Amino acid sequence: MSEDRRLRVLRAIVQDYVQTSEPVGSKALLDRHHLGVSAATVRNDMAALEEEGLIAAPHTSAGRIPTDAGYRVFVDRLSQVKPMSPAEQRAIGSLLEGAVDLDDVVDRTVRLLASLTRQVAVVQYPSLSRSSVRHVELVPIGGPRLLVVLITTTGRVEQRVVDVGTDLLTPDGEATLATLRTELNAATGGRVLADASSELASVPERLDPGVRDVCRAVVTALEDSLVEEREERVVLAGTANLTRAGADFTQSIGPVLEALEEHVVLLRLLGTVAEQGGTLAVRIGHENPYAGLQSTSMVTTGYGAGSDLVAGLGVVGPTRMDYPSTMAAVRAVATYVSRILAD
Amino acid sequence: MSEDRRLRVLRAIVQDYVQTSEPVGSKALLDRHHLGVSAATVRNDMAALEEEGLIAAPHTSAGRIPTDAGYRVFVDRLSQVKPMSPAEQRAIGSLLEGAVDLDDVVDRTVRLLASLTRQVAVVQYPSLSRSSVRHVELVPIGGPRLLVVLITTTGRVEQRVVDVGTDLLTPDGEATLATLRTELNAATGGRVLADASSELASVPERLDPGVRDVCRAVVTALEDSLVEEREERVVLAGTANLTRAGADFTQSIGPVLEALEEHVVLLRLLGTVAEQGGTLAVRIGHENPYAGLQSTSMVTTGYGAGSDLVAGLGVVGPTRMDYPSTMAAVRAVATYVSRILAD
DNA sequence: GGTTGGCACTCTCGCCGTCCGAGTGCCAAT
DNA sequence: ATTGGCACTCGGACGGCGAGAGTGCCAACC
Repeated sequence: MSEDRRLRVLRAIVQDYVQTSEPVGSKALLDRHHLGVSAATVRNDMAALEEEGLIAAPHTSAGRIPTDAGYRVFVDRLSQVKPMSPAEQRAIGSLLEGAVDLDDVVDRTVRLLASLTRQVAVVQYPSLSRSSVRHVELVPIGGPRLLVVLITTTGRVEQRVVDVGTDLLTPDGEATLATLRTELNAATGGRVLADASSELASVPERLDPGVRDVCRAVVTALEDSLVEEREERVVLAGTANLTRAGADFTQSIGPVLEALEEHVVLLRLLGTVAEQGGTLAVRIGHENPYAGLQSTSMVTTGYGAGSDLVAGLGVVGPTRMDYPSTMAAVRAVATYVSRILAD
Repeated sequence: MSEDRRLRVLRAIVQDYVQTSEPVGSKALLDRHHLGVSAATVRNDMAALEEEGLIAAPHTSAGRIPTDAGYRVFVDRLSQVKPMSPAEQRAIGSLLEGAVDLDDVVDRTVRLLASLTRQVAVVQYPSLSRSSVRHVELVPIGGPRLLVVLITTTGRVEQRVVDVGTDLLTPDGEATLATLRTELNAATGGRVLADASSELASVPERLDPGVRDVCRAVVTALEDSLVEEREERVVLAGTANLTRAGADFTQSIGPVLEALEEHVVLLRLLGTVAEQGGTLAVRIGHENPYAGLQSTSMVTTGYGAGSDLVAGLGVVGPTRMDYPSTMAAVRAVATYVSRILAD
């Protein structure tokens, strides 16, 4: 009983099951794959695969379906990411080219990914803490309040209202603001905000005492924006695809939808992949630490301008998914988004 | 057979059905409401109501359920919006107070509305075309490209990259930009962008020929931002509540989820209400023009700082929903968001 | 030893007839 | 107009049955 053939059988089972979503029996396998052996032999192999925990039978007289471990072996050893056709590549590229701003890029990306994979797509906004500062702007808005606007090279624009104690809608105030603008932009421009934190802290010290407090408030606001939960954002599309899954999802799609609404969870899952260095990550069924998503698989990867990863994206689907195609789509979309962002 | 009692019967049917989600028969009605008449009388009334098309029987020997028309009568004539308890009001207020920026306000609002109503909440971002301009900022970003940032009094920040033909990252360029900033802000500041369009158009004419082209590009970008589809945005929460509905939704939740992903559709539905002048709008079942949502009801209203409506919000749920409570929640949330935005 | 055909066995699923109960519609009486 | 009574209808649950798919095992074969 060759190890090699056993794995071929596993691959055939995964492929058939993904396509038909019905347990596959020894006979059905022979019809669709010419393995060159008889049904009895396949049965023996299947028994062995079941022994190893790679496949399982829902009940005695049904075919087998892959287990999470079975899919894992399939993904790691039995499949290769299937490249996208040039036509698809062009379609991706041209769709994303048309975006007018970052929101639009993210929106188009997530919809594109959902429609390519016919699954739920998840796209994270470029992380503030990993983006460089393009510009800091200060806009006085009635009374002692100041609007601080932070623009990053990835196109994100964050705003925060700070109370600076004094009314700046005056000629004097305007002069103060001009100084502050220059100083703050000099301290942060072109750098990752986190790296600029010591320069940023020294800015107030260099200024006139009268202005110092205002400046401190602004600096605090900038630093806060990195810490807050809202620093990271994530966008979904294609949730309707969950309903197409048919007899999938052990119970129903309820828990999955709930988990997807927990953006914090999604961010953590996308985040870990970004740290892994840009390769595709596949999380299958129970490999997922979050209960609500344990009947699903995630395929994720990082993206970003150049080699710096600034965020993650991916899809969530049934464990019974077409991994090669999905992985190809995720990778291709990440590549193109990165290219657009680099622009 | 008094008209009055018949309506009381209808009300009782709606209330029971909303609570139990099972067809209600004449006997069950008597147990739960003391109508002071016998089952036979109720049956007669029910027959009459069915004749009028306000209720229907799923099959011969089952109880009755309200039709869309029945709910309509219930909402218009038989129910009153039930006020929220002071404790709830405080909870709403304090949750929304904590928001740090517009994104945060919208995010909190939509989640709050979803959890209050246990339905799908929909919140529109303040419409650009109905907000006043707080500030226009111009940031040169390498090469001939200029980032135009538009900040509105409702807190929205829109950005657009325009190609102005000449490199502005020079001392000369900076002077040009300073002039432009002053002119543009003078022309638009504090006004609704749409109203400022003639002033805006005249700005380039007043300037030096050299600067005129740059200015025209910027003005065009500003005006474009009003037209584009992205001008309006909408955010969802609580889609998982669709699964809780149980035996609802004629077929399944698939079409509903699909319709909810069509933000354009949602915007149109929210938009029409905003024009109606601030009262609550209820759209029941087939009253809804979009096929995917015809098994649902929507309760929507407008909100905005002061008396100007700048956007809409609401919920989408099964036609079998608790209208009085839902309407109360939608109205209360709209009130509080408006208050926060006025700040 | 691995492979194969044969065979008995096991379960699920769909089908069908039966039964039960909820709920109705109608009618005659008040 | 309201009421109690009564026959009737229909959907859903229950249970038995048969078909079919698929298995595991075994003895034979290369």
